[in-house]
Amino acid sequence: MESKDLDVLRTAIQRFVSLSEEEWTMLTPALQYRDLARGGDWIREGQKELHVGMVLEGNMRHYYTRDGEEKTTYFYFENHLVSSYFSAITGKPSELTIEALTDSRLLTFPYAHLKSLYDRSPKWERFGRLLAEYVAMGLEERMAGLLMMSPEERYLQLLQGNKQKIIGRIPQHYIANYLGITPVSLSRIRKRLGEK
Amino acid sequence: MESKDLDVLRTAIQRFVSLSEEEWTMLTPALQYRDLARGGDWIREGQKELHVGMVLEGNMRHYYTRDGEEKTTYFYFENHLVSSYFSAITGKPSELTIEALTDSRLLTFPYAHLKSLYDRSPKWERFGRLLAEYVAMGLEERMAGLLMMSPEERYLQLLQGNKQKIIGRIPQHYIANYLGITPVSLSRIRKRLGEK
DNA sequence: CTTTTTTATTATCTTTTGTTAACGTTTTTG
DNA sequence: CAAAAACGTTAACAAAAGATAATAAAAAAG
Repeated sequence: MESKDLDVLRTAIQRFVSLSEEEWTMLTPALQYRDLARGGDWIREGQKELHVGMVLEGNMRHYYTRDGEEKTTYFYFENHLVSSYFSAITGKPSELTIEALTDSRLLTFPYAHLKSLYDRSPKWERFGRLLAEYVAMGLEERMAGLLMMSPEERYLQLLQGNKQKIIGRIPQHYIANYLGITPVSLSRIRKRLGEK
Repeated sequence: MESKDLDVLRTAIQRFVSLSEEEWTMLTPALQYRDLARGGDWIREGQKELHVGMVLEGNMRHYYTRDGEEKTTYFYFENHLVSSYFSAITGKPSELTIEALTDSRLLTFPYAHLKSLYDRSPKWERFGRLLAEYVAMGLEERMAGLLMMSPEERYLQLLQGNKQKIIGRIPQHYIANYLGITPVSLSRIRKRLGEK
């Protein structure tokens, strides 16, 4: 296991709490690499034994399946944590599938291991709280946007904000899903905005 | 302070963690009642010193203000916790206003006090994690619904699910906001569904 | 009880989105 | 490199939603 990869994960975690060597060592034995080819699934709908991962290379999408249609609702890029978080929390089978959009490499650990750290270490429990709060804030912002802005406004926000990498690197029909509209409609919005 | 009211709050908290007398006593000195007349604001946009509350009687809505328009995105009923949660977490001024829809009575405590409990007690820290996870799951479900369902489907879901009290007790134009549409459009949906 | 205020419906018109299908282009894959 | 798959745009039409205004009913306030 390369120390550079470990550093990336540790840095990501330390955005929430600083870890002593001892605390960090509570996690490392559980780590493992996972390579995925483009199009490969990391987590499948219905799956129960869930992991948390950090994307080292590549990018991924997560989607729900409804009436046979895939609805992409989130993207993951390098240096971000990825997981079917809510299934892991509740212990229920995953309702979503997480797929690699490009060849990807992940550093992963079982969610059950993280949960055991919550019991064994106050610092890790605090990490769990701060992570959940972070996730919740992101969702609140997203939801408020869906309720208060038009699809066109949401697209414009995507063009500006801290989410430009989505525009550059993700196929447009997935972005349409993410915005809550159809690919055809997004194409029309783009035309309307004159960005041929 | 009536012990019945204290029990209600304690029960709500103990849906997440069980508390010893000692742990419970860490919170009680910070509690205070707050009475609100119909139409009164509990938390105002821009406010910084934030509290968490439990609704003892009445119901409330929270809304964002955008282009001079109020956009209601959530409702609170008896026995539920209410707060401008994300402002409390980040320490930033509240972006939303929380208003009493009927005469209401709350049992409240400063968020800063809860935060101090996170430092002083692992049990309270765990409560904080589980609360954040609970909030996040609710938001994920809501967001997925907004992305994957039509307004009509969302309204039908409201009629069935565990959210009927919203239908019965909240004015329709606020519900329209909650669904992400205009009041006029909701009225049309109802007509279409034949429920005059 | 009367007057406001709030709330819900309806109508009209405009704008936007969904649906389906066709087409050309780009990218992948064997 | 050739065939297949994936992707983005456009068109045509139907369905739904937004905006605005008028009206009526219900609820709250004095």
